[in-house]
Amino acid sequence: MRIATYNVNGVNGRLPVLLRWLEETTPDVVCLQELKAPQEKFPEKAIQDAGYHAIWHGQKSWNGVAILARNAQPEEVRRTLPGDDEDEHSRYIEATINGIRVGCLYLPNGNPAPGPKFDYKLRWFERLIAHAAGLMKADIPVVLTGDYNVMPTEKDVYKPERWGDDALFRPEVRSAFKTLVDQGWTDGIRKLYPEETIYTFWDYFRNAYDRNAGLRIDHFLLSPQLDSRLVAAGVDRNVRGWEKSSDHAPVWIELAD
DNA sequence: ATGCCTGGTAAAACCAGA
Repeated sequence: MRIATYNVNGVNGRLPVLLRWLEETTPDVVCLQELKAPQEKFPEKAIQDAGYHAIWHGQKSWNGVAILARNAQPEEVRRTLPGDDEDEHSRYIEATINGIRVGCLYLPNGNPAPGPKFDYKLRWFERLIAHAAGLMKADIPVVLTGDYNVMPTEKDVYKPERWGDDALFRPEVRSAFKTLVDQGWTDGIRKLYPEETIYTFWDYFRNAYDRNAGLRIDHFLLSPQLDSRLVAAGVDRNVRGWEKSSDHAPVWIELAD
């Protein structure tokens, strides 16, 4: 079972790229972030024609998350992150597919930091940590994946000395990520590739992709039940080089049946 | 320190992204 995450940066603007990638790689489950489309503008027909059933939580202009499953119907568990009824952002959706609980998340960017946006990011992170603790306690196979907007270590940044004050790399945010992982989650990519330089995002600015000036901010966290089932992982980094591509590349893991 | 680029929305001296 191959599970992928992809911040598409506009599901309609990137539809040709998304469909080409689905056709070429046929992941079993896909978590999408940054749909940038209201609920009624999700390209359900095109996704269905590609062989996928989908649930999604849209929002006008920004955010928006979806879970796709090939030849299967994702059973929705929730479409908000608990802990703040006032939060209007569409940043979380969770479903069960083939007995695996899949949480698809789009953690706030948080820049500029410090400031209200950074405060919102830290609050959202606390809510995620609380929700993840419940999932861990439930003792079920869980994958928490998506755009975390955090580089966990200096290895995950092309030039760490320049990112120290950024909302994606500040100590508070790295510390929150560590608190989350320390509940017992496994960083799927790092488990299989502990030393490699691996990026999942390259800025549109300054030819970042050609210079490989990237960041690793899209992650897979696996509950202990899935540790022994993790057999492969990777980044489809070539997709970032396609015409009209997102600034993120798809990331995936493979679980043994 | 800022803009560099890009999409969405609306018509901008726009916003947000990371």
